[in-house]
Amino acid sequence: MDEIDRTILNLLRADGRTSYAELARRVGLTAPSVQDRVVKLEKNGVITGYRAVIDPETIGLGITALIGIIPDNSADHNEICERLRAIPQMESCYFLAGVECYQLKVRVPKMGDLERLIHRLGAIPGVAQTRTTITLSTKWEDRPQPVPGEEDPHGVD
Amino acid sequence: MDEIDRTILNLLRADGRTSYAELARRVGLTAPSVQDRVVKLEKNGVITGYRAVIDPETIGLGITALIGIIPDNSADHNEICERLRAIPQMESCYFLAGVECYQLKVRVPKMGDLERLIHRLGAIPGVAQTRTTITLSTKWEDRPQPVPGEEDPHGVD
DNA sequence: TTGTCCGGTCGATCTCGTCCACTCGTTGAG
DNA sequence: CTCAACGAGTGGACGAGATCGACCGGACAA
Repeated sequence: MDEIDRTILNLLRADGRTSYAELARRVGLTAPSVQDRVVKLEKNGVITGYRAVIDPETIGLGITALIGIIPDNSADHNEICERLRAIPQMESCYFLAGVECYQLKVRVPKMGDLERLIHRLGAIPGVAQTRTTITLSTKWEDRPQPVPGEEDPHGVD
Repeated sequence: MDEIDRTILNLLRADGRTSYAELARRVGLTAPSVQDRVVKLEKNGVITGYRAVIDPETIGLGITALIGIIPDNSADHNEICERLRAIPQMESCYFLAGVECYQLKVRVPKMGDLERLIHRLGAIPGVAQTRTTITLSTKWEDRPQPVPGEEDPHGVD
């Protein structure tokens, strides 16, 4: 993981379809070397995939909401987690330090879908309460911040 | 935006580097036709980009936090927004219906960075209060849900 | 019918991806 | 010091993919 790897990562985060040839030109290597580095980054779990980014509104997912889950004492977190995962509208799920021990980001086409979703969440065993906040607008989302360099010279690796 | 377009979108969301030739095989068209459709989807703002997905921990961004912003009465939202956008660690920013009118997702290498970030947020004019929640773990994130079909036959377009 | 548009196919050409053999420094053991 | 082993990069070759222009056929309206 050197400066060249970080440059490659930044380029691929900005445009995931950049060709190896183009990456090679940018970092001053040849295509096979760059491919070699990219394959290693994938094998090492640094790059976990490539995705097309789609504007949710254009595909009919106009409503985004954030939902906090407050568990009760009997909560089995493995089960809650699996039940949440089984709902395709759950785009993100964070386990938090706090009273609301999960936060979910969901997208649905219509308010009715959101209402059904909230009822479904309430029916999960171990879920005491949910708290839903509608997003009025998404200012930005998943903006890739530059890969930080080795700021700690004491051998963090 | 027909069934073929939706299939292409689903394939590109699962793997953003899928070649046109491969997409063509999957949807039963030729590569030029598929390319034509993809270009149109990009032009129409459906596909807004392509990104490599990177495991934040492997690049030294081990700490993820959610921060709510509570504004005061004098808040100039355009300015707040721009000040927030200028901070590279702010990966997402939602404008919410509620007391906390923004929610931010931030990633930093160390707790000290988070502390500095929170102080910096508190110094933004119009920000009355911040509320930070540390994520203990990310169960999943930005999972692409299937592109919904035309479930409403009354002309939603 | 005829012209036109839209979406798709086909074929040619150029670029890209990928494999392999080779080179060049570096490292560590004898 | 010498030499072998190793990792990283280069260059060439070949097959696959991207891309462009020309052509085809169905839908539609005049």
